[in-house]
Amino acid sequence: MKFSQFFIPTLKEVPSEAEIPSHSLALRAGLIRKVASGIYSFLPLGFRILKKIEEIIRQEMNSTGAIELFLPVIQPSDLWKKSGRWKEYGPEMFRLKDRNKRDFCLGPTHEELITYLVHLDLKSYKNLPVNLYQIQVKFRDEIRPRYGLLRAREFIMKDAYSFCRNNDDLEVIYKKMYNAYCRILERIGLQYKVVEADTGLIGGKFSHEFMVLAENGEERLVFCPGCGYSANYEMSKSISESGKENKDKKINKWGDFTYPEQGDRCINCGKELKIEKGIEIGHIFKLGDKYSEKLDARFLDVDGKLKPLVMGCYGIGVSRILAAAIEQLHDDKGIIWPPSIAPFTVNIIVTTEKNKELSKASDMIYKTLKELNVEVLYDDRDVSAGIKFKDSDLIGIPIRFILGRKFLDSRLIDVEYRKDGKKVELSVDSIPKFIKEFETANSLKPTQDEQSKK
RNA sequence: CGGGGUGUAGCGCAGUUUGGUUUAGCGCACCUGCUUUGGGAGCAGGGGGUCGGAGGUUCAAAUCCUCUCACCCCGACCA
Repeated sequence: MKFSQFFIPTLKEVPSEAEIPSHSLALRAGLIRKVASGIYSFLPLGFRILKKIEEIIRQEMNSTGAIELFLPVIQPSDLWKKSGRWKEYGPEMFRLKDRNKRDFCLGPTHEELITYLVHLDLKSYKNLPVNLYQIQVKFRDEIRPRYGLLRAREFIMKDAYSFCRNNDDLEVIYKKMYNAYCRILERIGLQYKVVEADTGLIGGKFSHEFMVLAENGEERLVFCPGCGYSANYEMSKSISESGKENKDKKINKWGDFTYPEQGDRCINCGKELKIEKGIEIGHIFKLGDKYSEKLDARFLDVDGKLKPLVMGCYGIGVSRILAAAIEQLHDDKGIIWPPSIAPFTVNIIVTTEKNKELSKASDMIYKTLKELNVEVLYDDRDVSAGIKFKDSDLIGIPIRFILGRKFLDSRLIDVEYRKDGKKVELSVDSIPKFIKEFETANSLKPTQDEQSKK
């Protein structure tokens, strides 16, 4: 892609509305633009990143045997009334009426809809288990949208819903999804922790949250370096300095433990607990029969009895991962995309457009890279080199090929890594070898598809 | 919803206290020309705002008053 033919409106100054790096950099790098509070457009560069994240998620979902489908955003109120959440959700739900004054909502989540769908056609244990997922836009009228994409009112989410005969089967799928979520975050290249968490409005017995560690995260999490215990701050258990379990401080709603403080010890092994901040990007639940009972989703089991489907649900925030990645991977110059989700792999910078020999050579190198299936952003703009360097830092493409005086003198390309600023010299002939090595070093291959194993 | 804050050109801001020489200004960005091009270039010329909106006070309002809208931050809340 030629920069001059793409649309990357970068900003030199920090927009006044942005408080944290992920928000400010997403705006400055030309990934997003705000339309209203908590509502954003994705510009071409941001959209490319979203697609990268989606693809990794899709591959890992498919590899667990989950099947992709697509549900509507607009959902009739009847289903929500049956589940009781038409009331429960309150003003956080965007509601609307059709021309016949019938109530609808813009889906904040899809448990009701998928359960309805499944109840129509899944009648026998022979069809179970099944795990269905979609990558969809969600609408939640947050009390206070903030931090750009981190808490938006319209956002993109992958949500999966599993249906099983019993808890044993649910346990199997739950574990698969747990592992797939870990794999997704590892492939993207983010530091994260999995914690036990409250189930909130979704319901169910217990759940795990996937937290990307970041200073500006809204969530606090507690973990033990000793035994590996980890939990959302709200759910965490600890022993205070006195050696007794905290009883007299602020008690949370279960009443059997309290919020830990710095210096408190792990309830399991006694080591000192650590408290960190994170961004919740995924949450998986064992729902049991909460929705299948209410929405009458039953199947005939092998014993001839009608039983409610045992459900699980699994959500991961696609647009939130984009923001969380920036939050975790940036410096004072801009974003540092991990190669897995970078919008482009190589950024060619030609220091001047006026030198014919140089632009001829860079055209040729651009072509070479494209033939090697490398995603290239070729900065062919007729602007000063400084602008190209600054934009390149800001946008955060992993590798930079610099073509300037040195190339004219010695036919060597200066290759610079965005991550650490390290430079190497490269001859045109060795480009294929260089690319191959880079790709090998940076690729975490998709987990093999369960379907193709059979 | 409670508390705090901000709305002046695409972005960042000054001007508002004390109404009037400001035909509303500056930097960046944008357009034209020439010179430049290895870290946000230089010179010259140029385009763009009616000051969030409505109403009011006044000879006169970006500036004072009333109402209203939007956005941001803290809190409660939240996957």
